[in-house]
This record gives sequence, structure tokens and C-alpha cells, in this order.
Amino acid sequence: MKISKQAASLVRPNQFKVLKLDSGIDSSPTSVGTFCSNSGSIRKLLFEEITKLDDALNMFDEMTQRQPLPSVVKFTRLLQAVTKMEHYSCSIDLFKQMVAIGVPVDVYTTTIVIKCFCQMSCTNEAYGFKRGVVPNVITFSMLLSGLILEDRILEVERLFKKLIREELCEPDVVVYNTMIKGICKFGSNNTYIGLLRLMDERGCKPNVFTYSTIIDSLCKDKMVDDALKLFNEMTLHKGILPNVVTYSSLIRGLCNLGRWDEVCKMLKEMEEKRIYPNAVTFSTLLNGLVIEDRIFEVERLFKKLIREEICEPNVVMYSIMIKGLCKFSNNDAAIDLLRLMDERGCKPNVFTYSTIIDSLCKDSMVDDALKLFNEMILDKGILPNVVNYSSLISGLCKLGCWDEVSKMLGEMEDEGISLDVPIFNILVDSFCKEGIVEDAEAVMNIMVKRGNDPDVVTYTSLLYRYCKNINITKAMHMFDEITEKVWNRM
DNA sequence: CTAGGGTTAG
Repeated sequence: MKISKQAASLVRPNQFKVLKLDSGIDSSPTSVGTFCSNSGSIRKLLFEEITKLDDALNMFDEMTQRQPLPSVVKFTRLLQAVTKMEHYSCSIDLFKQMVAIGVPVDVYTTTIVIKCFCQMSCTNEAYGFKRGVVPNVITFSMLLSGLILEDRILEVERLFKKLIREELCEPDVVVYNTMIKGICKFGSNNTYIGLLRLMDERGCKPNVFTYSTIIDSLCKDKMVDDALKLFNEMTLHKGILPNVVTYSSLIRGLCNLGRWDEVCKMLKEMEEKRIYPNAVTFSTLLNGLVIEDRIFEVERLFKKLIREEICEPNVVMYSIMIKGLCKFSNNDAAIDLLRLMDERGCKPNVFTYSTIIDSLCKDSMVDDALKLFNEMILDKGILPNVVNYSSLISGLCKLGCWDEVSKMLGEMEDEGISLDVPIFNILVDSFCKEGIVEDAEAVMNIMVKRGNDPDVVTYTSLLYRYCKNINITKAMHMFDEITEKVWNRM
């Protein structure tokens, strides 16, 4: 199947001009907010739920006109509301207006704005935003989690050490928990022990969040037995009561390993302790069943949740159900469910769409995938990310639509979506399969240059190709390179 | 009385 030019043109940024509306924004729930016609960037295309955000903005306007001005507390509440709606750049804007009209912003207000910058992966800008207020432990915890979000682990460590060394603030349990989360994200799985010790030395008691964070991380790395050990330490020795989060993490770890007997044991334990499973617990269970291809049980549980009104499915649950349907190549049913969730008032998100888009691409239905991709961006106002593009590019590569692939890559650049290791790997692998080894090697060189270290997937694609080409010299050379790398890590 | 900590996709 050759992708039609028409479908490809649908994703070109200049197509968005079609959507430019008259300046009057109507009352429909999704309207185009701002639109910058000369840049043509998706990021400028802010679709938003006008109703709620508009309410907040109107209230803000009204507040700014009052004489005397309302207290900073009232403004802060509003700022927090907008932030909770995840309109981060909007919050920043409001903050700037507050400063301009002379609202005496304080550490509370500033911390919210710093959070906004951090959430937008602009931690650097957050840094310079202290504006004369003295940052406190909460401000620093926000900065730390911002750095963690951006994978800047070295700076996380540096800042944390600085806090203690220069006595900028005494880390509290939340800061330690944040640090543990960061260390678990990058370090080997035992590095958390050092932080637990430090907490102990400095007289900060770990709480249920501390243990849940570690347990969660261990479960993610399939080290469920270690997690269970820690669970015992927490409950039996430290006397910390587990909560639904702790149990959900353990259940997830056990589900992923197919240890269903123990899952049932956990559920029974929860019942005894009157800790009620919530939406996260149920989505964990559904996901576990989907992983094991137990599609009928998935359906049964899902229907039971709705019928007995145990839990109204949320976007994560629907997304998991859709994943289940896609796994069985039932793309049509998946799309039906996508429509149904929307009707039931549950908005699909980028995960939901990317599941179906990926499945369509894997089934070589890239045209349909592109249609959905456009629906996601244009109708739903959801910003695409690197995962969406990787599915589409992978599908296009498989079909040999190289022009469309480069078009997509250009589009990503326009949108400021940077390539990551998995998408580089798709390109390397595709070039290898196509027999254009030079291009594959060129991509790998770019990876190295950009600091996206080639991984086992990258090397496997190339090694396989070298062997197939009977290019033993190159294969051996690469093998040496890998060996050296492994030694350096140890 | 206003700021910080768990689930889903390549």
C-alpha cells in the first residue's frame, strides 16, 4: 500500500491554516484559542476547554480591576486553579500580570510559577525566577523534581548537596522522597539505601510515600521480591501503614510477572485492612490481564466495574481496554471504544490515540493512522509527541515511503520535538533492513553526537546487517566497541 | 485559610 500524497499533506503544518477561525470565539466546548498563522506551529494551536479556563481568566480580569486589589492569597488560589488545569504558560502569564499591576507576590505565588516552568521542562527559566523572594524547602523540592523530569540527574545531586552544605534549607521528607524518586529513575536499584541512611542520620523519618516510591521503582524493575521485603520492613518493623498506592504498586509488579496467586493475596489483604482499591488499582489489574492476553477476563472485569458502579472508568482504563483490543488486531473495535468513551464524557488523551495509531501503523494502515493523528491534533487539540511520530515513522519506513519519513522528521523539528533513542533505532533498523548501511551509520553518528547513546537495539540492527553483508571486520569492530562500553560502565 | 510525592502509549 502506498501512502497517498493527500494523507501525507494532512499533517503538514501549513494545513492548519484551514482551521483559522474568525476572531469571535463561540461557545462550543472546543474552539481554537490562539492561532499564529505565520508560524504554523502546532504548539501555537492551543485548543482548550474554553469554558473553565475562560472562567478563570474572566475572574482574573475582574479581580485586577477591583479597588483595592484583592489579597495575594486570592490571586494565588486562582493561579493554582489554572495550574491544576495544566495551563502552565497561562499561569506564567497571569503571574507576570500580577507583578505588573503591583500584587505583592510572595513565596507561595512564586513557587507555583516555578512549578509551571518545571512542568514545561523549562527548569532553567524557573531557576532565574526567584525574584527577590526567599525560596524555601517547597520551592527547592519543585526545582528538584523539575530537574528530575528533565533527566538532569547530576544537577539534582549538586543542588541537593548544596542545600545541605550551604544550609539553604533542611530537606524534609518530601525532598528526600523526591530525591529517592530521582535516584531510582537513574541509579542502580540500591542507591536509595544511601538516602534512607542520610534521612536517618539527619533525623527525618521515612513515611508511606518514601517506601511506596522505592517499592514502586523496584516493582518497575521486576524486583518484586525486594519490594516485598521492603514492604515487610515498612509494615512490620517501622509500623508504617501501607495505603492504596503501596498495594497498587505491588499488585502491578506481581501482575507484570504473572504472579496472580499473590495478586489475589494482596487484594484479600487490602480488604481485611479496609484499604479500598481505586481507579489506579483497577487499571493496574486490567493492564496485567491485557499483558497476559486474558482478554475475556479483561472484558468481564471492565463490564463489572461499570455495571456494579464500582468505579467509573477513567481515561487510563479506557486506554488499557483499547490496547487490549488493538493487541488482537481489532482496530475497529478499538476505535468504537474511543468514540464510546468520548460519548461517556471521558476525554481520550495522547496515550489513547497513540495506542490506536501505533496499532494501525503496525498493520500497515498508515493512512488511517494519519487520519487519527490529525483528528487528535486538530479536533481534540492534543499535542503530538515523540511516541506518535515514532509509530508513524516506523509504519512509513516499513512501506518504504522515505519522502514522507523525511517530511515527518522535518515536522518534528518544526514542532521542537527532539528525537530520542527509540525513534533513532527505528531509523537505524529501517536503513539496515533496506540495505543502506551508510545511512544507518550516519544516524548512529548523529545519536552519539547528540548524546542519545546507542543501546542494545541500535547495535543489534547494525551487527545483524554487517553479518548478513559478511562484513566481519566491521562487525568485530563494533563488537569491540560494545565490549569496551560495557567495561566502562562496570 | 495559598505551594510539593502513585496508574496508560513507541
